[in-house]
Amino acid sequence: MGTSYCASSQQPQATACNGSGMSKSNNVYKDAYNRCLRLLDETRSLPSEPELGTLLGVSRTTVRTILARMEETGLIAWNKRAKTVLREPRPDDFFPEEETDTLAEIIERSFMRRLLAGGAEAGMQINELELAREIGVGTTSVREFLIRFSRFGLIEKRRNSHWVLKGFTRAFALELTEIREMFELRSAAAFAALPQDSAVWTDLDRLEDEHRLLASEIATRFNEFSELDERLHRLIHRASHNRFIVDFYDVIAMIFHYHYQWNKAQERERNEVAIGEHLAYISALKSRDLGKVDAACRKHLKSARQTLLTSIPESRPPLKP
Amino acid sequence: MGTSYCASSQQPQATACNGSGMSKSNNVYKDAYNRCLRLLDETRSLPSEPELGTLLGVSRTTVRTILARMEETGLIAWNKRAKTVLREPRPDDFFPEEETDTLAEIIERSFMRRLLAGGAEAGMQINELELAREIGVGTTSVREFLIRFSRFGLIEKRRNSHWVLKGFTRAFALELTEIREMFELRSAAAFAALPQDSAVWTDLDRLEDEHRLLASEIATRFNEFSELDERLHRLIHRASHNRFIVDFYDVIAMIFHYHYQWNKAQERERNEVAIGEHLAYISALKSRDLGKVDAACRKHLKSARQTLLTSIPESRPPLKP
DNA sequence: AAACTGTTTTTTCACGATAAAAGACATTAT
DNA sequence: ATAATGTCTTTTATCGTGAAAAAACAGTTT
Repeated sequence: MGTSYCASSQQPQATACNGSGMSKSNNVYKDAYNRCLRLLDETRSLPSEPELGTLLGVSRTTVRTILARMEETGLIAWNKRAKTVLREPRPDDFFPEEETDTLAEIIERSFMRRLLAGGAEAGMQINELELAREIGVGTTSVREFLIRFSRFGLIEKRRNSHWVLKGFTRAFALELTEIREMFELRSAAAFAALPQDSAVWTDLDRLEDEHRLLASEIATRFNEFSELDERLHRLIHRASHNRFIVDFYDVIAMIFHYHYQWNKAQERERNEVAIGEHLAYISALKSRDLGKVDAACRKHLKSARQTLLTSIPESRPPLKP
Repeated sequence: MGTSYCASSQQPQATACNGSGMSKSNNVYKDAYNRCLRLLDETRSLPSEPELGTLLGVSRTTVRTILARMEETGLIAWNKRAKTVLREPRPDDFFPEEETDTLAEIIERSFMRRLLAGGAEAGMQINELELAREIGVGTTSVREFLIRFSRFGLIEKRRNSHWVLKGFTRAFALELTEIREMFELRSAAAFAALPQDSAVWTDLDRLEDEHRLLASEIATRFNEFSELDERLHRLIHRASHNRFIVDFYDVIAMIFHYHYQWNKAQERERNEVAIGEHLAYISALKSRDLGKVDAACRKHLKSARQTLLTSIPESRPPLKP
């Protein structure tokens, strides 16, 4: 049987949450508070509570907690409707970044770090309890994370027993890209067939501009490409009007996200090439010529697959028991 | 805002688990015990504990619990290695069927019953707490179920808030079948290209025989088709050697499973037609002629889609807030 | 009357605790 | 020496609980 996944853990992992039996972190509040601070720079007085709620994407309850604290720290004067800004926020008004993360994000990062840090052979067991202890969170959160994560195809559950790591292998990358290519070719064709007055064309124009801008400043901003990449591909996938295709992009995005972090070799060159391919792809879409779209899409996908594959070390065969 | 999904619940739902604060049901033991009883008919003495474990798919701990009870009820004499059968199991030796179900199964059934029982409009909210109370289980189990269930594309989560029902609509069926057709055409082509000595060909022969047998007894056994259907399609999908394609069949299987239960109209006729299509599909695969395979596959998938679509009532447009 | 604020109730999220089940270790029988 | 049994430990599955956050309700202000 495979060795345990976490057994060989390095440093005694700083626990993510303060050790004591705390029930739920208030990261929603802290994150919204920080974002609200940035709003303070721009105005002399804040809008109504419901309006702030929609602006920040939180409930009014959280808005009021934010306002209460801002009043306490002398940032604003708050009396019913009047929320007057008293002073500019200072750096130490902000909550530390790491306190604004979701538990799910913390667990995912922790998990992926181990996965990519090597030594994570296919076939290894994943131990919920051990993972939970090492990250410093409850088992329930880890379980829920693993269930959500399982759709990425990297882990698998044994009934009433442990999870098994399937490994970030060459086979995985090939299976992933096979589906990606199937879906994206279809989406791109659907995109090109969209009526001229569809809103996507202006979105595409905007993305094209951003690509050109990035291309011109590639020397300094090359690491901003991955975000642009995701936006373009998501726009195209959405044209399929198929939830399974759209949702599958989550798998791709996740893999590429960590892949970008992992493999920095020739990042600048790779991204430069990809921007060029994107621009060709975009102009093919704008031409609405299905043949051109197909060709440009294929070309880009092929090089994307190549990039992914070269970053995966040739996998050793799984251990025999 | 949509109305709550469970608000309009009918009968005060008999609680699935005994009311009191019990932690975990021993359904694994009960189910394995029942299956072990059936084994008793065939032999005069039981094999070793580890062997029984693999046979029943449970740990030795559970095996020993089973043996202890069998000794207690006078079914066997148990002394170390000697496990002699003393009498045949009687009907009342078995645990009741409903006590052998997984919590996940109980929740899924309960949830799907409501979903299909009508009155479940798209846009409705799903309330974890209410669902948990009505089924008579903890919130954690419901949460985990919903997370797992979300990959079927029928529900969606609002961050830090409720789930939203997307509804079993025509659009859903079309999106599902679009992917299914893409995946199955590809898998079928891969299947036909498999080498002659692959084990799948004997599996296919066996399935063909079972289809013929079922066809000849269709008048009485028509409801056994759905199981055969799933086995054939899963065999074909597996030829893709792509985990995402193989896993996607879970979505299809789930939908068709409940669809079969829901829509009994012309069941016999539908299944008779489908068996015919399957036999044609199988012989096309055996011919290994890609053109024929493609045609037979398309034909069957088209009628499968038709069947699914006709069972879905024309959806009203979602309520505006 | 519409939109806002103040207050109360519900629901979600996350934890620790506990029984069921799995797994590991020690011992004994073939 | 191998493979079983007997015993002990660890892990998983599930619940109840309580704080964070959302949502509902009630009362004000414009």
